[in-house]
Amino acid sequence: MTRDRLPRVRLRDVAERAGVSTTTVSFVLNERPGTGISVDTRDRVLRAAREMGYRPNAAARSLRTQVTNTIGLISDQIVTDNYGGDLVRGALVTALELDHLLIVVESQDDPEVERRLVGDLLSRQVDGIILATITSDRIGLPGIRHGRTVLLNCTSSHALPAILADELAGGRDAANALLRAGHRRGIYLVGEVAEAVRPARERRRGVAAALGEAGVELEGTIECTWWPESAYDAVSTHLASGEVPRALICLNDRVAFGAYQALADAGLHVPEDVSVVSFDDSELARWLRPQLTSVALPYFDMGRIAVESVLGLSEEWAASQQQEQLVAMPLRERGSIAPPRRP
Amino acid sequence: MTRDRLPRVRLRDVAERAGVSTTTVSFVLNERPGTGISVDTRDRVLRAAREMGYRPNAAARSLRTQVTNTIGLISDQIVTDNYGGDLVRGALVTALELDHLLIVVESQDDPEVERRLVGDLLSRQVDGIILATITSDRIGLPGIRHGRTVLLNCTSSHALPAILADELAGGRDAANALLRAGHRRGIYLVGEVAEAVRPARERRRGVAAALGEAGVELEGTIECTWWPESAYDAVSTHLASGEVPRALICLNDRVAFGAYQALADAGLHVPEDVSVVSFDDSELARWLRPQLTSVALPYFDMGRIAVESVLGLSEEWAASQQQEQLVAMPLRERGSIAPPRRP
DNA sequence: ATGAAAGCGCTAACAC
DNA sequence: GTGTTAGCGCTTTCAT
Repeated sequence: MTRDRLPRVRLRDVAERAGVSTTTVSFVLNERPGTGISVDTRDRVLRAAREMGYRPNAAARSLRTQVTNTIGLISDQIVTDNYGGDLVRGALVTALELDHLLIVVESQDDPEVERRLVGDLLSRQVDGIILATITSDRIGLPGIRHGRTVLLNCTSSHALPAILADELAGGRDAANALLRAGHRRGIYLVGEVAEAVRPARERRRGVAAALGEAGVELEGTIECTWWPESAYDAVSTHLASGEVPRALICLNDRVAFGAYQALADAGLHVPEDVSVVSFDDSELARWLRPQLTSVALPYFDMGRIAVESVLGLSEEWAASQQQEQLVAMPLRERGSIAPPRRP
Repeated sequence: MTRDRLPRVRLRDVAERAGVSTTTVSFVLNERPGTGISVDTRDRVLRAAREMGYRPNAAARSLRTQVTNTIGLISDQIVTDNYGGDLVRGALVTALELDHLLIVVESQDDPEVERRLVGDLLSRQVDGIILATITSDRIGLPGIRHGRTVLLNCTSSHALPAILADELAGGRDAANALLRAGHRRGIYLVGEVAEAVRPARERRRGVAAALGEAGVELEGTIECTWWPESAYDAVSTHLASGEVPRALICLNDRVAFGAYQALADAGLHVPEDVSVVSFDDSELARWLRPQLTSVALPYFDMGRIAVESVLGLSEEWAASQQQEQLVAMPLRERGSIAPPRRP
């Protein structure tokens, strides 16, 4: 830390140095079309600005133009989460491309904090607000009153556009990957079964749909939470019962991790003995041995789309008004699926 | 998306409604001391403001006061990284507590982008800038010219305060954990050995120091990158040579993950056959079986301290001027260390 | 105990 | 082609 702010160079200073009016400087610097500024004047202004290290004062400009080139991203706890960071990163990168800055805030799931943060953002006249959650479900809205608001990874009763992963199609893809390899029997689902959790619900529905269409039935469900330890326990218990599955559809990579551990402890090999497919495509998927085939959560894209939407630039904009926009979950095929063993 | 910004309620509107001047409203709303506003007037103003849903315009206020209550966090790619998110989260939370908002930007390691971003932040008159990197090393600075700048997780040739993890002490703690368990022989270091990477360098130095003081020598170093696959290959190769280590000091959790896999493949058990200690304390540490003892990267705290520092509120502020501030790395003891087998 | 008025730095009618 | 000027919404000095 040194001293504080240096004396700022103002537009007027540049004007004086260049020997022109502030209007001229403003026109030149903003590259305003239709103003017949002479090349000579233009150059003088540009040079003066450069030499003096001029930097427009955003507050003054915003006050005048009512535009801040800033968008607010408020989340419950997204930055915390592992791949949740990608949501932010997609938004960050896109905002930058579109010449906007992102104010990121986290409510930590506290409605009181959320109210205050939204207020702060509104005070700052952000050009738009992105409301994101990691839980991917949401009812109440914190009394948002900003014309340009989009929901990211969540929905609400209010008629606001929402960007969501196409978990249903993702579920189908996961099941189809198994079917393509020839699996028909001994397929188990592993993970959280709560109906209230959108990703779990939709993924399961997608799996069931794809399997159903192929005339195949799930052999059963191995219930556990979203975490490795829980999955390890559940799968271990299941294996102890003597039933050996042919394929596991894990509701996320962490669950798959736990499943791998349980399988290994039981002397079972992936994918020779048991095929595994999963969701999220987190870093874990590439770290496991064999590497895990996983249906990727398109968080980066979703962040990108949210920014495009909130700035009203999305191509599908008109169509997506007050609608859910589903983003595809690409299947990343790796080494955890093989044809089933001959019985 | 609905319509755009609603018509804003201005200070003047509140004043009219309350039948007072704008001065009075300003005084009341800012709770300015020493102005003898009558209780009655005060109440009228407060009520008017509430009823009208008044929200101060931050741009106007900043223009006047030269204070934005905003701090800029610019990183190379920190949000991307797994636990890097904690750095941001610590900053976010702390900024909030201190009534500031955080503008987060990422340069993606592009100096050109970085220059522009710093410019944007300066334009916005941020009250301070935090410059963070994930690589934890840095030479050049992007021509920052803001009085209040701190470096987060990196250093530079410029005389700026820097917040860093105390990797040296962390290294000692890792080694000591092994020594405490009774290990003296067969201790290997696993990981990146490049001298240029601060965390690797300091961790190794710390390990060497602690070991040296106990009269113990490292049995050898198993070189690999920071990733599981590389670690798996390196450790597997080493094991194939016939030498069985008693303890592994892995330079981070991902390396430990790879080591676990290699050990398991060789039929070796952690911690009975081989003890393992690691660095970072990422989520992985709790997911592995047995859970991994790891020296935690105090990213959350570092983010917090950076904000406190940049706002000049840190207690150690005066002392830390232009200095490196080292943040302790707590050892998280779990189940991967046991006394060495009898020979 | 309260109000009038100046001005923060910028943009954009409108005038010349 | 370029300059004058009036605000944007707020804080704050100085009057009353």
